[in-house]
Amino acid sequence: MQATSNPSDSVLGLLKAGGLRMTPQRRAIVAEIMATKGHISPTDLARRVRARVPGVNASTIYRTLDLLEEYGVLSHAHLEAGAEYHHRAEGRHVHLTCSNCGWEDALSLQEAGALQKLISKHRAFSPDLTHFAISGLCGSCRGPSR
Amino acid sequence: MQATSNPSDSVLGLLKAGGLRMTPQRRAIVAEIMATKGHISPTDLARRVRARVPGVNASTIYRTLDLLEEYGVLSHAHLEAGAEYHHRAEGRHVHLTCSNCGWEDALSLQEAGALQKLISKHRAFSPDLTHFAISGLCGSCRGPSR
DNA sequence: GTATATGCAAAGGTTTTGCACAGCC
DNA sequence: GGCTGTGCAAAACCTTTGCATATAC
Repeated sequence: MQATSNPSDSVLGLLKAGGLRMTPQRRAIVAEIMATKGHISPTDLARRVRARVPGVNASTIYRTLDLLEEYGVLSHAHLEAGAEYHHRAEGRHVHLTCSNCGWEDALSLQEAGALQKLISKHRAFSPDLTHFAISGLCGSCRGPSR
Repeated sequence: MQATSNPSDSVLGLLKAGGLRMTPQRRAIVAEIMATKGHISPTDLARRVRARVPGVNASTIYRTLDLLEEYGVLSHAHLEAGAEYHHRAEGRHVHLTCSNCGWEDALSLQEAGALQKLISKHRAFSPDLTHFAISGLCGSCRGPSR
């Protein structure tokens, strides 16, 4: 019944290999992050981590998020509501967000490939379309006539 | 020597036509905005307006920015540093920003046309590429080898 | 005179920082 | 035992809001 390898282990190992220490807070934060799919807002994360380990301070959350970004586990992106973190592996997609109703969707990087090519063709610039969302109007908000 | 028509006039006229009142603060804010090209951050704007009319409160700045956005004079976009306003007419471009060195450039909407088409073809979604910047690596930061 | 705009002060929210102590290794 | 990580408290920002007063019309 023992979990021989849960999703947190590889990340914890990575941190350990970097000479970092394993504290209960860090374990709890990593565990909560690994259990989360999609967007991770620092505030929400803090709330959920405290459900596991009461008393974890917000500054610890922020410091750990920075750390995990340095170690390549997380990335952050900018959405209408502000900054948001996501698993680097999972986050390889382009956020689409409707400015009218808040509807959200995503393009896979594969789907976005043509976009990237178009931009890099135009300028000496390699776009990372995952970093900022793309705002716009979704099908419903654009109007039923079309 | 009298300015028969300075750039502020049309905007002030627009506000007046909307039944709004012309206060010295509003004049100063509009004048400063019309004299600004490119990005307008609320904080910077406040500083510059106070140089013209001392004592203008930050809340007045924010209220006026909202107003000008409602009237279609300004739009806001999201860059790495946070929210930023720009002239709606002038701002019809896609911000490119280098995540490494901060270099900034822009694509005209004409140049971005193909991007928009590509996205709307993929989904029932009309993108507004001006609203969020596009992050990436500029030519220099991408490496001299290519 | 009246409705609107402003200033002021406070609050709200997120994120950062300095410092002393706790605790991992 | 030494150094790192955490909590705490405070501060730094940015932005919003309620209310009384000032003022444009």
